[in-house]
Formats: sequence, C-alpha cells, structure tokens
Amino acid sequence: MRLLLVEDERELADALSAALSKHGIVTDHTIHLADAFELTRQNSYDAILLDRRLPDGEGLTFIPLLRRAGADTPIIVLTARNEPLERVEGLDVGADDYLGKPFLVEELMARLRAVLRRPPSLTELQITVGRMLIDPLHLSVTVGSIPFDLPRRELLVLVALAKRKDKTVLRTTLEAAVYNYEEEIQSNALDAHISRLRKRLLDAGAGVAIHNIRGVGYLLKEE
Amino acid sequence: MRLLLVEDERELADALSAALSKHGIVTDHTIHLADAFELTRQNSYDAILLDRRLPDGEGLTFIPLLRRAGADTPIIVLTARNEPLERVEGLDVGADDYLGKPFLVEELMARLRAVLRRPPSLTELQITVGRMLIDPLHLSVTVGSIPFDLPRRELLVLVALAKRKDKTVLRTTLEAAVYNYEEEIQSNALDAHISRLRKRLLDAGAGVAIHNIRGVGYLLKEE
DNA sequence: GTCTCCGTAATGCTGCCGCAACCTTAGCGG
DNA sequence: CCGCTAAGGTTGCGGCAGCATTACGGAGAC
Repeated sequence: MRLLLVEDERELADALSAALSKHGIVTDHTIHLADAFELTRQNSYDAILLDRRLPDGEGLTFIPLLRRAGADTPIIVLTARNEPLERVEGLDVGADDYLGKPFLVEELMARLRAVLRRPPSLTELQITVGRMLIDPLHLSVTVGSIPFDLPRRELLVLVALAKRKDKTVLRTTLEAAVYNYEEEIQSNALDAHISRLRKRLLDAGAGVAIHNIRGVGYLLKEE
Repeated sequence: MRLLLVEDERELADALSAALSKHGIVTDHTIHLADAFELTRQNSYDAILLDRRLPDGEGLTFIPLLRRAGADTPIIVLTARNEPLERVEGLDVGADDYLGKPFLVEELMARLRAVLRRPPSLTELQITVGRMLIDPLHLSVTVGSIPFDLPRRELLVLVALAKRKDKTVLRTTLEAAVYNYEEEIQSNALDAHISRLRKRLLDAGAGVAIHNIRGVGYLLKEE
C-alpha cells in the first residue's frame, strides 16, 4: 500500500511516515501542492493524506484539481482546522474523510481502512437531462444554470426519476423514495405530484418529459 | 434518498428526522436492533445511521450482522461514545464513518454525501438477448440503448422468457409469472400476449425470436 | 395574516387486456 | 401425398383499471 502525504510540518510528517511504515505502508511525502499534483501524475496512490495550511496555499484546492483530472483516489484531510463547518467544507469539495489534529495513528489507520473498503469509483455528482442539471446529493436542480426550486415531494420524485433516466422507475420505488413507512398513502398523492411536477417542468422549459408506463411506473426522458 | 435511523432517544430522533426531511431525506426510524434488521430486509436504504447504546444491545453488533447478510449499505455511527479508541472500534467492525454526539446536522449531511459518493458496487443483474438489455428487477428493457416500453403483461412474459433464455419455459410457468392466483384465465389470453409481443419485438428490431414448443411451452432465442 | 405545500377526492379519458371468432401450422395415419 | 385434428397465431371489440388533471381544505412556515 502506498500513500501520498502532503504536510508541511516536517516532524509530524516524519513521525507519521515511520508509524505507517510499521503497518507496511509506503509513504511519499511532499510539502508543496504543486509537487503533490506532479507526484499523483507519476505514481498511483491508494490514498492521499492532505493538510490544509500549506506554504503554497490551501490544501483543499488540491481536491477538485485532482478529481477533475479524473482521479478517484480516496483523500483524507488531516488538519488543525477542525471546526464543524470547516469539516463540512472539506468533505463537500470531495474529501472522503476529515480528521482533526491531533489524532491517534490508530484512528487514522481505522479511517484509512474504512475508506479503502469502499469501491474506488465515484458516482456522477451531476445528472444532466434536457436543459436540467441535477445534483442528487445536494438535491439541487437548475434549468439552464438558473436554480429551479420545487416542493420537497416533487423534488424527490424528480431526483428518483433522474437517477434512472431513460429507464423505467417502478411505482413502488417512487413511493419508497418519497414516503417513509409511517406515512401511509390512501390516495393518488403520487399521481398528483407527478402532475404538478410535469406542469412546472413544462413552464420552466426543462426539456424533459415524464412518461407513464401503464401498470409499471414512470420514466424520465429528454423531449 | 432514504435512511434508516436506529436511535433510542426519541427526542433526538424526531429532531433529526425533521432536519433531514428538510434536506429532502426520507427517514425510517426504529429503536430496536431487531426491528432494524427486519426493516433492512424489507426496504432498500441508501444509508444507515446507527446509535451504539440501544435498549436491546450494543449497536455495533448490528454491523457484522448486516454485512454477513450481504448488504453493503453505508453505515454512519452516531454516538456519545466518542473516544478515539471507540471510534477505531466502530470503524473496524465495518462502519463507514463515525460521528460523535453532539454534532451539527450540516456535518452529518456532509459526511453522508461523502459516503454516498462512493456507491456500493451493486451487482446489477442484467440479461442481454439479441440487441436487448433486460433488467428483471426494475422491469426495464432497452433495445440498442433505447428504452423499450411495453404493456405490463407483455413485459412480464418477456422477462420470464429472458430469465431462461435459450431454454424452454413451460406454459404453466408463464401463466404463473403473469397472473396471480386470483386472476383466472378462460381463454387464450397468454397466446394473445405472445402474439402482440412478437409483433413489437419485430418492429423494434430486437434481434430475438420467441419459439413455440408444441404442447410444452415457449423459448426465447437470438435470431 | 398570507402563502405554499400536500393529501384527498371527483371527474374524465386512455389504452390494456380478456374474450372469442377465425385462420394457420404441426403432426400423424393411411 | 393428402387430409384430419388439435395446438397455436392473429385480430377486432368492449369493459374497465389505471392514469391525468384540478379544485378544495388543512397544516405549517414566515
């Protein structure tokens, strides 16, 4: 196993490298972001450990750079900047985990193992259908780069359909996506949402259509 | 997006459910581990939020149970037991993340998104015959990557045949696949469906043919 | 208060599907 | 090779299940 460690505190870096090597992990170490990017191009790492405050900038900027280059290498951010909102920031630019300093090497190892258990591939963060752009994780929708707000239930229907665009989505699947097991439905509430959603999509010129497959379910398609 | 929340503090659970629902997340809630396991068998969750101290035992014991049952649903442990070594324990039995109480909902959301970016490698069961791609679970069919929707009964016939492609399917088997025990048939309705299905397959250029085995049943083959 | 969301129910419509009548084909005996 | 029989194939038709739409009222947010 081979890691890239991007960290400017020499002492910590050395100690960490030594500790990891006892677990059979080979570590490449660099201080600068620029070097880090170069190293990822030349080598293939199983994971990357990333500090935030670095001599040549904010470590987090490295993540979108790497992702855009097509790399899905797991990234764990290691930093003293450990406020909850800072953690949110780090995770939302694409980090897989976020660990505040100081930490136990044992915890880092455990988080590494957890991250490496997951398959390497990344889901599409955005789905495009017609003139719509859908982010299923943030549940945001834009039509032609204009934000497109819709009621919660309609939004859930749309996202569920978009995740399987051009494929049928069973009626039961849609119901499961929109209601929990306590919320009983005794009417055609789902149909009503579909109807209202259709109208909104039409008005917004979203360039998509929701088709019904009688007795089976629905299907989202470009027009 | 649908979550299972296993948590015994009613107040926290309600507050969390409400907060998550504002983020468009549908939550099923239970207090007991036994119920939790049952719910995972009946529903398909995008992720599970798990407390440790529960009335019927240590929450962590749920994880190996679930994993052994073949589910790779992401699990985030939410607990007041937040010592580093307790975190290691949680992660190493198979949790994907570990968040100490109290926490910001925003952080939970960010960690959820991080975990969901790496989708469980679901072995999507698909059957290919001729130019057709058939997904028997979602009941969806495509011909040359173009969605091919057909009436429910014909769809059921096709899927039943595809599941045993190149092998004969008994007439009675087909009837069982298409009709439930309440729906009696007193005519050649099945033959009619086969006929209409054949026409549609031909028109769509599906590259398959339904053969009849006289007195026995039918058989789906590539042309 | 005002506004939006959402479940309910009434209404109208669409097209699936069971039926049955009729046609085609396979299998077999002479 | 012919013709009979039974199984399978095709097609039009009518009934009705399932879907679409919309108005209404309650509930909750601000």
